[in-house]
Amino acid sequence: MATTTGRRSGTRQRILETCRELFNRRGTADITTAEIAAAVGINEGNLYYHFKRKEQILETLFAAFAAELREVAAADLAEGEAETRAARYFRGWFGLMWEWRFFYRDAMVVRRLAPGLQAELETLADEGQADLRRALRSMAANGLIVADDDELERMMVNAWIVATYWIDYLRMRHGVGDITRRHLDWGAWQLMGIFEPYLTAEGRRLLAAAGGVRPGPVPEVQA
Amino acid sequence: MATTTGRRSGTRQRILETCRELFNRRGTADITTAEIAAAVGINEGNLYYHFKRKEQILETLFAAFAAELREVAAADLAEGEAETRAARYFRGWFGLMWEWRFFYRDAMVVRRLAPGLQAELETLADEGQADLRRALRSMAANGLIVADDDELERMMVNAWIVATYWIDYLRMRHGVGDITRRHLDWGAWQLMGIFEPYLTAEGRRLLAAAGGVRPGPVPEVQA
DNA sequence: GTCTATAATGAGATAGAC
DNA sequence: GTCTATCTCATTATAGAC
Repeated sequence: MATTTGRRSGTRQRILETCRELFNRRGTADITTAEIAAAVGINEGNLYYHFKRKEQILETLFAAFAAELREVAAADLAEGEAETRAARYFRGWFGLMWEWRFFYRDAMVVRRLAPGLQAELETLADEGQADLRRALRSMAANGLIVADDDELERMMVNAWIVATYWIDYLRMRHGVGDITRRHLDWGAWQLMGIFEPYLTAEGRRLLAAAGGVRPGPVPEVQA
Repeated sequence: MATTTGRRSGTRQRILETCRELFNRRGTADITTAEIAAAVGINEGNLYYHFKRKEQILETLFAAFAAELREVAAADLAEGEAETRAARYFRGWFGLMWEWRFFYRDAMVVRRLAPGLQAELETLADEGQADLRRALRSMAANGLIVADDDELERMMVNAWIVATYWIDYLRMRHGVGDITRRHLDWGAWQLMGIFEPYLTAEGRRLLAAAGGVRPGPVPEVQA
């Protein structure tokens, strides 16, 4: 309520939001404090009032990212019919990955700029893989998919890789700057390619009914 | 033969080799000219005698990388039995990707440090995807795999992503610093997971006979 | 070809007035 | 909270002697 809460600086939030956009658009290594200040419309000195070190900006951004990611995972577990979960889950996941893509793409740079984040980054990835593993095992237990444990694990790893690097792939190979719903659907379709051959008739039916993965092969989607 | 050929500076080669190692190990953005000179065991001034700009080092390294990559692709097409090609191809590919992993991992940084490389990077990726597409189509034509064009294309994209980011995946998720043959076999096994469900009995037999992909599920391979 | 300077830049960060 | 002014420092790059 009062200014003392420290939460409502306004400027502080604008700095964070501006940084997220700048990092995403131009790369984490490329953005200087001068540029941040200019983009926010404040002075560099003021920037350092809000964040004593540049590193702190990254750390604060990461905390927000992690919270959002866990929210998506939790929401998936909490609500909805089993058959629509996968589609919603992938969409939510991809959406976040796009909003915070600099964390994926500039991992090496982030590591250098904020070494303290390393441990948390690993924890988050662990959780993501565990979520995926759980989802696949649950599908197998419910007769939607037929595969032994080794195959499930291999699928999980392949799916995690494709999902994690999908955004970077779009940018690198197709020059995609502005992602659309279509790009995310395309990613979901790619992911499905990994699971589909193992689906039972029942699994196939349920996924089709969910309507989550119907874009079919996506043609040359440029930009 | 004489010193005039410009090819045999010795120091020049040592600079390039040292840079490749430093970039791989510590990240392209992290390495300064001072550090390069120190690692090579020469003075910074001398470094600038051999490469007028730091950017030139990257460009020279990239030319070597591209040449090696094309050599692997060409060798695959030229020689050997069809059934052993896939395994050899993936090994050669992964091996190179490891030796030049900084080009994959620090793509964003490389782009900034040597903008002139962008076009060539894209060409190389185009060629890689085309190679993979051709290989899959040939397998389909020879009755080793059963899939329609859309499925083949989806497989190609998934395989390209897994292959391209495999090295980075090992480092990120498993802290792998020194890659072993086992890590590369593991990657080949992951790739096979994408194709395997589509193989015919004949295709399965040939791949097994090639002995290329037999590590089975790889357990916790650490470091 | 290799060295010892040294310049030139540009980044992160601070002090202190308003 | 915000600004102006300034500092410190690392990094790329050059000049010129050996």
